[in-house]
Parts: sequence; structure tokens; C-alpha cells
Amino acid sequence: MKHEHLLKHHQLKATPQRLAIIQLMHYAGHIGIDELYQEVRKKFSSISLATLYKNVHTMLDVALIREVKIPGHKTKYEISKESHAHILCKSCGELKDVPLEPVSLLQKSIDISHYKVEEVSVVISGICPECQKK
Amino acid sequence: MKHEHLLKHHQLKATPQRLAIIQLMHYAGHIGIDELYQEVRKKFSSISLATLYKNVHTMLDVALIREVKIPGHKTKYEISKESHAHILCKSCGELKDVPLEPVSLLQKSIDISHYKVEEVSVVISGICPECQKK
DNA sequence: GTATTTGCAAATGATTTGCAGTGCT
DNA sequence: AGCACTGCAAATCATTTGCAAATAC
Repeated sequence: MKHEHLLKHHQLKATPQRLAIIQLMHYAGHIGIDELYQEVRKKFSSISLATLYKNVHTMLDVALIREVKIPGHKTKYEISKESHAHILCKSCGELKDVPLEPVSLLQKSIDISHYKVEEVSVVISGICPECQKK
Repeated sequence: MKHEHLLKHHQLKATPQRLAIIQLMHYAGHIGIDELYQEVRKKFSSISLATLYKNVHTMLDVALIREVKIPGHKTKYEISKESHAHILCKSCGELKDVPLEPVSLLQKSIDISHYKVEEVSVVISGICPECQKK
């Protein structure tokens, strides 16, 4: 119901395929096309890759979801939410959100530029605490 | 000469193709595969796309260059240098570097995570001062 | 009922690979 | 000389398109 409303709020029809996609993104946090396809098929075996691509594009266009692009990795997608950074472990591959107040933390850089800032994307990569122990 | 040294320092052979690629990246700041191909051909008409891809990969592997991935845009490449943020104008498309001291600016987020940080990638997008005037 | 969305198959675009010949060190 | 690199053509992988049938509202 919650997800149906998300779609309608963006004037998109709430098809079961779209609901499945959103549900998975919500559950996974960040997910790539391939994994998304594998997973959606489990609940919705008839879905086609073309439909998946079309819907991902449609949802990107209305900013219901966002691309997460990480150097050295395939694009992942996430449901739009408050601004946050992404932190990736180069050892185990886990990708997590971390809190971030970009406007204040990056203020110096932004001030210098005099840009009207609309979006900030931050990806931090390194080794997570668990992998450091090994 | 400077660029030849760059290659040798990473134990790569200094072929004219590679020198041309590095020279262009250095000149352009950030450049995508297609533009790189068009430009390299002007000086080096025999170069193949395959060679371009192979060299870009090779140089990424040794971290001589870096990927710059921006939501909604094709990957660009740049020569590795001190940490900095990228700022993109959504109106005119210009991509610039801006100074950034990621470790200190992002310290709060990083502290929380306990990660051993190796790399920070920041992309800010918005409207540049010139485009705001229009 | 109408406009949108789906799924298929085919088209297009992007990147990679194998291999024979060439060129760096 | 020997290994790495280049260029070509073909293979592979990723994404998009057109269209008829199905579905949301």
C-alpha cells in the first residue's frame, strides 16, 4: 500500500511488476539490474528484462529512485531518500549508507564554487571493521 | 617526457598510443571514451577502439587514472591526482574540480563507520554561476 | 474506454576477446 | 631477443526499440 502510493504520487500506474521492483529495492537497500532481475523473477517469473529497464528508467525520470555509481562497480539503484553517503568495503563488497549532512560538511567546497547545489553524491571506499580483523 | 615517466613508473611500456591518451586526459581534465577516441584519432588515426579500451583498463588497474562516475552521465576518466571533488553544472554540462579535504570534512561520517578509508569520491551537481544568470 | 504498460523478438550500442603481426626496452 | 602492445574482426554483453496483446484507472 505504501509503495502503491509512492508510484501514484509520481503519476505512475501501480502495476504488480513495479510494486515488486520497489519492494525489492526497499528490502535490499541498493541493488543492481542483474540481481534485481533474478530476484523479481522469483516472485514474478514472467517479467522481462525490457520491462525492468523501462521501469527503472521511468522511475529515475521522476526521481522516485536514484542511481548509485561507484568506481569499479556496476550501477546500483536505491529508492530516493534523505541525503546520505555510501560506504563500500573493498574486501567483502558490502555497501552501506552512512549519515551525512552534505551541505554543512562540504560547505567550503560549495561556497567557493557559487553553484546552486541540487545534489551531492559521496562514495567512500575502504575496508570495513570486520575485514580489518582478518 | 613527463608522461613517459608516468607510464614507466607503473611498469607500463611507453607506446605512442598511451602517450597520446595521457596527454589528452591531461589537457581535457576529464574525458569520456567516445571523445577520447575522436581526439586521439586526430593525432593517431590508426588507433583502434579495442586498444583504447585495453589501455584505459590497464591504466585503471595500476591506478594511473581514475573513473569519474556521475549519476545520469557516461563514465569519464582523469589522471590520478590529489583528492578533490567534482562539480557538474546540470545546465551547461561543464565538469570542474573543486578543492576538498575529504578526510577532515567527512571525518564525522567516517568515524562512525570505523572503516579504514582508502578513497573518497564526491560529485556535486547543480547550476553554475553563469547559467544562474540566464 | 483509453492511454499506459507488458513481454517478446529483434536492433542497436558498448565492451571484450583471440590472434597474428609489430614495437618497446 | 623476448615479452608486451597493437589492430583487426568476431564474440559477447548491455540496453533500447517496435509492436501487438494485456491491464490499470
